[in-house]
Amino acid sequence: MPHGKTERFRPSDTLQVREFTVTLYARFAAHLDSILDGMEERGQLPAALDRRAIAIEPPRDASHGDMAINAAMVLAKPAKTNPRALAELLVAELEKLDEVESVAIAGPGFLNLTLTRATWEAELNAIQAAGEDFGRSDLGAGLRVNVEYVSANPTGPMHMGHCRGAVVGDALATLLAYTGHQVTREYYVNDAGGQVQVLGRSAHVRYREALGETVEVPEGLYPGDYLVPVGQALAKEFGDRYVGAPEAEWLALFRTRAVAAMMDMIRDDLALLGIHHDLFSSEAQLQAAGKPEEAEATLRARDLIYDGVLEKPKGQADEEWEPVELPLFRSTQFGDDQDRPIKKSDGTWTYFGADMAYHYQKAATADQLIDIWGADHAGTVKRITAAVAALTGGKVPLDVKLIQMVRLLRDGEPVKMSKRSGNFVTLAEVVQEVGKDVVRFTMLTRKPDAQMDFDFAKVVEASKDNPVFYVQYAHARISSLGRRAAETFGELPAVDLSHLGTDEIALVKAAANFPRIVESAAKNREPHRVAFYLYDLAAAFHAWWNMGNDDPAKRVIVAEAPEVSAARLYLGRAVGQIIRNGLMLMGVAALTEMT
RNA sequence: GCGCCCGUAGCUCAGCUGGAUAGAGCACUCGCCUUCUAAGCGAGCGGUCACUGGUUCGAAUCCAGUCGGGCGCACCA
Repeated sequence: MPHGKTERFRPSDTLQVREFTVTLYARFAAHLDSILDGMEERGQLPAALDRRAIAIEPPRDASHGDMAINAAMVLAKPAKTNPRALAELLVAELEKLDEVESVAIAGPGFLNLTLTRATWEAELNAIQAAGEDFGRSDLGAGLRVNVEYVSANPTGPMHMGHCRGAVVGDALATLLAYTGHQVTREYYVNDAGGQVQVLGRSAHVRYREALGETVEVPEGLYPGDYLVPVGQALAKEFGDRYVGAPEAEWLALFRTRAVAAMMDMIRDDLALLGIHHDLFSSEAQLQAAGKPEEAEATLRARDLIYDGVLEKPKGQADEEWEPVELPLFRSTQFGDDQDRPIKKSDGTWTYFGADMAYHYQKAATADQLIDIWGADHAGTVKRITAAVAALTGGKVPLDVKLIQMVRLLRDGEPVKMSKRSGNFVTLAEVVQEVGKDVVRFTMLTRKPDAQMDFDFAKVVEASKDNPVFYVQYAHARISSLGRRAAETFGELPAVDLSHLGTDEIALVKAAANFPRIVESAAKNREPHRVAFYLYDLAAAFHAWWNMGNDDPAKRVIVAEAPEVSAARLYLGRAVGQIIRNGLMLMGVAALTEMT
């Protein structure tokens, strides 16, 4: 396998065999395991203790050293000893490790390790050697993960309500690919329900308009002028053939054409955000292929679907309520409020009935399913997770990630949106106004289950208040260092890391934490953690940089000291590499200069 | 009424699935700009982690309940 030239990172590219840098923390986990094994053999510990609660992590307070281990506290009770005694035994073993400078017992029984300087210098070299693969891992072990996100109804352009889920889903997919999962990015096209019928009728109105009629879009149809070109295309293709024709003659055709046009538009909108799905699955095709019937048969065989009558909804005055017998899924067995119909009384599938089959289909080629949904669909999570569990025998877990609402603000005032009037803020408008990178980064600066404000003024502000700018600025500064070093020195001397001081080593430690962040973000499926980490790393870098303001000898480029400059530049570039890697996971470009 | 999410500094939010003295930005106070990009920097002030119980060596984190806010409660999608 050719080494040397780094190959370009592609989000969905995970199958190649790669060599991964074994991370510092993974090494110590292995060290600790063998130490504990040895203690078991010598009878210092009972055999087969549960080690899962043992954590090796950086201490919150740097004065506690580089690494904290809670093993003595976790194991003391099952080992029927006290944390202190166990800690003493562990200290003796840990001190034998080459990478360990010293070990202290602190607090209720923490083992605080201080690592040797050589260890941190090696970490810095590891970052440089691994480049864009520093942080990449085989955590997922090739597990096939299907991430379904966006899946906006094909009835109009993308609006800002779709944006957050799109970005979070995309970043999550990238993150999973980077951590060794085999990822499929999927979009479910809801082209079979009543809404696309309405779309077809709306297109017919625009079709008549294109043929010269003066039309008014009737109440209940889609008024947006994005259907005008669709009508024009239909007019050009079919002439006036369907003007006075009964709906049955043209509706299916117009619906199909309109959906295709809407999907083209949506794909373009998504491309503006750098989002490209691997697979678009059609609900209509799913139904035509008889998939819902298959799913129904499977569930009926397990007595999870029965024909029954739903109870009258409580607390609502509804004279229209009539008891009807429908095929119902026993979602109450899984904690849902009521059993859910999979078909309507007219015999067509409910959304849930088709969606259940759709997930069944996805599960056939995946080990895990992830859905990114808006929080307004929270009420339907139980029924679908229950159905997937039943259909797959629990073998393919479904994780539904709910994304909370985004409130758009302009000058501190909420921007009003109304889908019905067609008056909504489109994704394309926002991307055009503030830029792809700002939109993506901002959407990832809040955990998904918290609501969020998106203020047009604040997100483009060039100041420290704005994390997008702050992180980009750090990267741009690092890029400018390279240019300036070339101007100042031409050729730099070989890098000698002994020129780095404790401030610099502290920065190495911050940068070396990146793989842990990536791993935890992937495990928890929370890409926002990368954004917060990058902000912290950028802050550490800026602080280092600013030391040069007070003391010129602490600047990165010191004209009189090329050896020192070379070492500091090497460190700066490593930090830049980490920022690039993190931004790449977020789908955000790393700027080489601020404009 | 029921379900899900949220409640952490005056404000906006983190808190790495149970760890040590709960963190960052803004705001406020004090001190710093003839710059390797001050598009800021350093220091300080500021908390009953909504409340009450429980679980254990140890809780902002897990469990139960209460209060407050958001979203949802069709055979819709």
